[in-house]
Amino acid sequence: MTQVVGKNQERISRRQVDKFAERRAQLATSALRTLSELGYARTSLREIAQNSEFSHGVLHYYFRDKVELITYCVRQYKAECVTRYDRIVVTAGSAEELRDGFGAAMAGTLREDATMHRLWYDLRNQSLFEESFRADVLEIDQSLEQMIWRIVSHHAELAGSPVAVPPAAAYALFDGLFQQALLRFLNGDDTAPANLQTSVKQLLQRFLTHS
Amino acid sequence: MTQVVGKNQERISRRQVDKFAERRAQLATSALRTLSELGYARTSLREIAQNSEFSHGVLHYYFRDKVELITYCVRQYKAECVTRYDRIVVTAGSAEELRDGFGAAMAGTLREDATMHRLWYDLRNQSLFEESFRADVLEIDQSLEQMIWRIVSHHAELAGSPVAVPPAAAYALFDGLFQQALLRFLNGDDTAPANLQTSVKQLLQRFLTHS
DNA sequence: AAGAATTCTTGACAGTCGTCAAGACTTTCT
DNA sequence: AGAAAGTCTTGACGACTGTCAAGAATTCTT
Repeated sequence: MTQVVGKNQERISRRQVDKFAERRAQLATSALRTLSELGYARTSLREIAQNSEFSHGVLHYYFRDKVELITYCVRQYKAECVTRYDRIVVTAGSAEELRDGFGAAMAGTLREDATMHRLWYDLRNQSLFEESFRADVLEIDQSLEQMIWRIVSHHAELAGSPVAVPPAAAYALFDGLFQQALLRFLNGDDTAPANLQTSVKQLLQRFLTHS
Repeated sequence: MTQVVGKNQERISRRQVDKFAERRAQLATSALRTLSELGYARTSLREIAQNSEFSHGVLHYYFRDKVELITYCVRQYKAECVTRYDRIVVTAGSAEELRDGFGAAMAGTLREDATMHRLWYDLRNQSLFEESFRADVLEIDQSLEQMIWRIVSHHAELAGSPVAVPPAAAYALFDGLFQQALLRFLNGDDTAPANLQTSVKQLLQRFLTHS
């Protein structure tokens, strides 16, 4: 990519950059699909390429490293995450409505995106062993905590009652419920989403300070 | 190992079996140490052997597979687990005493056994991708749930109040708190154990039905 | 102390991994 | 159309993996 100056060159270069970014995103999507099926430990670059429409060499044209590829994947996953949970922050008129909406959304994403969620937990755990993804993982974790907190505090507002739990604990508790439900669901327990739904609603209610 | 019958032979054979089992346990301990430092994805048999006082070939003398080795490790880890949490079920005279003891024990094992805990979460996640360890992992998970439930119900008994949460949810919630604290602790947050301690105490108290 | 059984080491094997370079193919520009 | 830049494929490399077999070293038995 020559960096010659000039109006035409710039327009062209930008278009090429867009194409470049598009292909990166496309390859990352293939990589995420592979990772979510095999897990981090058993995913190789050749396998990723085979799950795409390209050969294995192209990965090193668009990504310097395996680390850079997976880091890019993690960041792309985060974008998905945010949209998913922003979909959850429904426009709820009452506290009960919000509880229902949130519980249903949790159960829904458990059912539909189970393999992606197990990948998220896999990568989060990898970050405990290797430095590489740690920063990005922590960033995602914090944004998840914030999304949970938005729901919890909004719920308390609707209920006209202060929250009795700090943001970090609230996130940890919901995450615990979700992770256990995921474990059960991926083990063939089809009642897991429904159970999660009721657990989530109860927990949300319990976060309110009882007068 | 010849299986000749006779009193002497039997005594000898048993002794040999014991030695065999002892060495298996010894190798599994080395393996667990390596796994807890590198994680499942980056642990090789040669690395395990190098962290022991034997050469890499010996692993196939005592274990058929890599899978059999790691399965054995998981089971040995479970034994450690049980003793650890049984140590936690302190003889507490009051509900408050139990809360303090449990909170301190959680904070303590977070500080001391952090790498082992991250290994546990790693292996539990692996079981979501490959069938091999799934049965053993689920067994451990259930026994952890039971240990948590023993504490929760004992605490309610001491407080003279029924429990407001089913066993599975209680375990999931404590596990969520612990996992987040582990994440923070391994990222250098030295306040994580203390924070976990107070969170745990508050959660335990909140499990009681408010009259 | 000699022979047998067990235990451990060494070296090799087939396969896979991440990485890279040479070149073919495609698109774009002048 | 010809040149240039960009894109992709192919094949190779060294390193590493799990596994295994042959034999040395050790321990045990008689």
